[in-house]
Amino acid sequence: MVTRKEVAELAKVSEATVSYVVNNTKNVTPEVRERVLAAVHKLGYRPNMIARSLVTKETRHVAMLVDNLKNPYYCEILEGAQSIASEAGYIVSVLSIDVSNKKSVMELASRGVDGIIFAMGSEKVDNYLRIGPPCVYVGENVYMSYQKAIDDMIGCLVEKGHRNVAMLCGIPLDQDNIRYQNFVEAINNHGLNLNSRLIVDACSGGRTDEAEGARAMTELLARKEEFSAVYAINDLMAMGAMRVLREAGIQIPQDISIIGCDNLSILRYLSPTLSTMDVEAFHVGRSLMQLLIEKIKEEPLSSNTIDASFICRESITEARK
Amino acid sequence: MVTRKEVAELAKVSEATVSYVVNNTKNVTPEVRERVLAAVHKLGYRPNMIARSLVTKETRHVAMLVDNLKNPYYCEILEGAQSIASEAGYIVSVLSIDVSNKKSVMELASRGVDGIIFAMGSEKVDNYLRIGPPCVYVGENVYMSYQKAIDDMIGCLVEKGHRNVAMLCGIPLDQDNIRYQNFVEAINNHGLNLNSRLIVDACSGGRTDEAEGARAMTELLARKEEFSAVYAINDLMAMGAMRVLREAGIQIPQDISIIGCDNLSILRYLSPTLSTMDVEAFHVGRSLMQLLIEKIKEEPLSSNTIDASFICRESITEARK
DNA sequence: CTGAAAGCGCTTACAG
DNA sequence: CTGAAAGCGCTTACAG
Repeated sequence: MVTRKEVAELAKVSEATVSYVVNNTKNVTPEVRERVLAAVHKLGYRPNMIARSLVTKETRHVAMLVDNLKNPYYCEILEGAQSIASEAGYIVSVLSIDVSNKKSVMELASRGVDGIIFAMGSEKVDNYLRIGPPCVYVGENVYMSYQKAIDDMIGCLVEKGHRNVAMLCGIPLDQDNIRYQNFVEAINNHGLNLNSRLIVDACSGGRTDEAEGARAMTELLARKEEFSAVYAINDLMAMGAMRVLREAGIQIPQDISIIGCDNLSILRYLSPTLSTMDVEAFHVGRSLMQLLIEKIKEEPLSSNTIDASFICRESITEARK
Repeated sequence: MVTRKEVAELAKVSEATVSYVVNNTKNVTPEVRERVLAAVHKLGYRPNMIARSLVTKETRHVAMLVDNLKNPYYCEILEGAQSIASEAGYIVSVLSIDVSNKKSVMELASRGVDGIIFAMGSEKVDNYLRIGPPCVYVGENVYMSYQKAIDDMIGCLVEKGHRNVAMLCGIPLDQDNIRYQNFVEAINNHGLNLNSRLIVDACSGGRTDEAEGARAMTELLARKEEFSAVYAINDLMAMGAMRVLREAGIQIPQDISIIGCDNLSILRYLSPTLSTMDVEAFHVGRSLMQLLIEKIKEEPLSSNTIDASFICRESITEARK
């Protein structure tokens, strides 16, 4: 790598002056400026960000923590975050992290990341906060509201004659499980009865992937309760659940209607196409990154609520009489 | 952040000694060692990696470049790479990059990444190499062989009575399109005739996503050639193609059998389940990262060939008479 | 407008 | 075994 020193020598100026023109941080006579720029160009000089970081204390490197890299939902969040990040000269690293592994978060701090995006549910975040760099997550300044989407979904089901709607929770009920609360409200709103035996709580690990969807659905079936529709807390779980249903010889949607959440692009290729809720992940990613930059620069914080919207597809049909 | 200086003061040793014990890089009397360790612990000291990097010239930060973050294939590669990386104390950042954007690669160099994994096809890599840090990609030391898988696939199709097999290439034919070559060989091996009108070349952009699959399939249908099976260069393209077929009222697999490549975990949730080739993406990711570390450390390079294997699922059936 | 100098937090010969 | 010192490549008051 060519250093500032070489540029200074070639341009016959001091090293400081090179910094001044490269960073545009001080007035410099046009001629000197030209000389430096020419040297920079000729040598292909690029400032060493490591050295710069050591003094400025900023790396323009942020980390995004997810609990399951394979969930395409996070890819969209990431793309949203990167779209803002790259404009602002930031780079974002995704790390798949087992929740409760404080150590790796500490390591990020020692690497000097300027900030952290917690992309997993806000329920899992608390422990980490306050250590090290600024953090953002959905649930503080950037909010996600599922209320209308869930209400619309229940409304749609009721209209089609469904009375018993199950839920696969994904997130433990003892935590701040807003989607569960919205679900209960919606059930009440539409005059249904809540049957707690149709609510399948999360497993202890707190995963929300296909395997957990399968597990939860298996448990639900074992309970031998009557139900004609299931709402899973995300699409991956819904897909796992669909598979279990299919293997049990239960037809979707004729026997059971099913709804997921996240609107993964993949859903349109399933058969039946899966009903879901659009959560505008890309938008969420953008908002989180935006907020993080504001926190880093200690600017006034913006606030943003994103509304999920219900999407009805083939996986929902009239309930059997 | 607590610095080495504070540790030194607390432990009543020189700053150098702190480094010696933290890095375990020199003999130190047990007592001194204890004192230092105690201070480190008490203060929660972690070496500033930025400062360290400035002198050691290594950041233990590598970048992985992909052409479509949304392809779950890359997520698996990433997970494989990270599994090796984290053992070795490396962190890997994924960047979605528009090929031919040399600038961003240069920026990575100025950020001091120790190496780069090019996860997109090796066809797209050439331009970048030789600039900056060590690079790895499939096609050098880590090889992917599709030969057997493609031959098995054609064998399977022939056995089921297929005579006219189309291919959606994804990668331009003028580039080093090994899968196309393997396809041609397999066609010949099994006594079929190659009909070049059944080969749909990539679009100029060189994308390989659902949209490109849809585009290619639309083009194929427009050619009005007879065919009973289609091989798409990856699963995403196959899914896009499936959709076009379905919308055209063509049944899968009764009218057309279809095969993808990558074995995305999602495929088992499609209906019909999609035949594909397992490319062991996780394994590929591990091998690439392994190789990259060897290059970085200037160790002897390992070499590794990964064989894809054909997976026959519901999307293949007997050809119509 | 320009530059000499201190300092960011480390590593690592070198000397004692 | 221990530490003083140079140096990694930058930024940025400060002085001229």
